[in-house]
Amino acid sequence: MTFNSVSYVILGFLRDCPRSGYDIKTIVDRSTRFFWAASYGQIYPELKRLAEEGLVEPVDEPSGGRRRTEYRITSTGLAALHEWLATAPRTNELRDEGMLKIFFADELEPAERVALYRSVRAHHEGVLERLRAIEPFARERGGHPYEVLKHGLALHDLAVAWATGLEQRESRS
Amino acid sequence: MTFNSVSYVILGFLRDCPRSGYDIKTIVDRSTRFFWAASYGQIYPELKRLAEEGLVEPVDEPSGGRRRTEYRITSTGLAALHEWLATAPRTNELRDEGMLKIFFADELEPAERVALYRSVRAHHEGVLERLRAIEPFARERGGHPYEVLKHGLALHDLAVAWATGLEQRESRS
DNA sequence: GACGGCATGTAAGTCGTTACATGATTTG
DNA sequence: CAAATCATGTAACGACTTACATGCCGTC
Repeated sequence: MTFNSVSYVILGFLRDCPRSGYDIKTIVDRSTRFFWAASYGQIYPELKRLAEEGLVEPVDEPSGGRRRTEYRITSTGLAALHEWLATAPRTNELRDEGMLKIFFADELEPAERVALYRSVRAHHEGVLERLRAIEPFARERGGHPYEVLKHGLALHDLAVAWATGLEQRESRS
Repeated sequence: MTFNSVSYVILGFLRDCPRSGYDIKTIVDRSTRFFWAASYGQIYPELKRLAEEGLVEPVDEPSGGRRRTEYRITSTGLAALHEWLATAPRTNELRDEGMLKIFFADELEPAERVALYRSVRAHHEGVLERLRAIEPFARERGGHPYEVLKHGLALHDLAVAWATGLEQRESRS
């Protein structure tokens, strides 16, 4: 069986407890979403596929009063997760339109440039706000998820500082 | 006409001087590649499309002894580039398998964890090395491309420091 | 004359998002 | 009972990579 980028997020989050596709989407959006997103269009088909391959299995009595399918990770699935975790990461991609626009910003008028810096800063401040809203809960739980969150904060702090610095440089010239 | 992510990189680099698809690919790989990649499979069809729409036009006497098609940006193309530059950026996506693995690293044995930190650090050190190789040329030219490069260096420096810190924390415990 | 780099392109396939469709249950 | 939220899924589309095919030019 071949795995794709969403396989391991699913396995990773099922390691804690059984969850439905909906649960996985929710928890991804509150955690890994900032560096590893996943959509329903990926999650549901992949859950089905992982179940066919025996890496996860549906739980008999799902929690809650609604019709839903919770999956639990199997020992095969746990082994696959572990094997993946123990190999060197490969994907590291950034796609940042703000950096691209700033790259070409020699083309702009000073006022337009300042507006660009501000919109880049505003974007990263928005992300920081959302990350800071999660921070108290992540801190309480600690562990590696919290380390990753702190790194995310540092990354976006750096971007804010960069945009701020460019704006100040502009006003000095 | 609808634009895609590669349209503006092309227009941006044609702003300086006429270039072929091959030239554009080469210059992208040496500059924006770290935050905005583009492949031949995108560049060639898009150049054709931009030419049909009158945003770029083939140059009559391409440089060099080989058969090649150089394109020059038109005034319409320049206007489109400018309009795009003057609107707030939207795309900002990170896809980082290293962060994802570290997120789930509570699952690993200490030795495996250290190996993970090291491979993450090695990745970012590799990028830093490539960026530093470009640095002298970018510094000489200056302007916004150099500002973006410096930010890229800072970003990967931060990632290296993060991985190093995690490793040290591991050895202390 | 072989090899590396220049040069253009396409086909196939993967990846991922968005929008839509559907319907149940809880809460105000 | 209306609205929000829970819950599952698919279809269509767009983005992007990889691999391949082709051939020329310059140089060793």
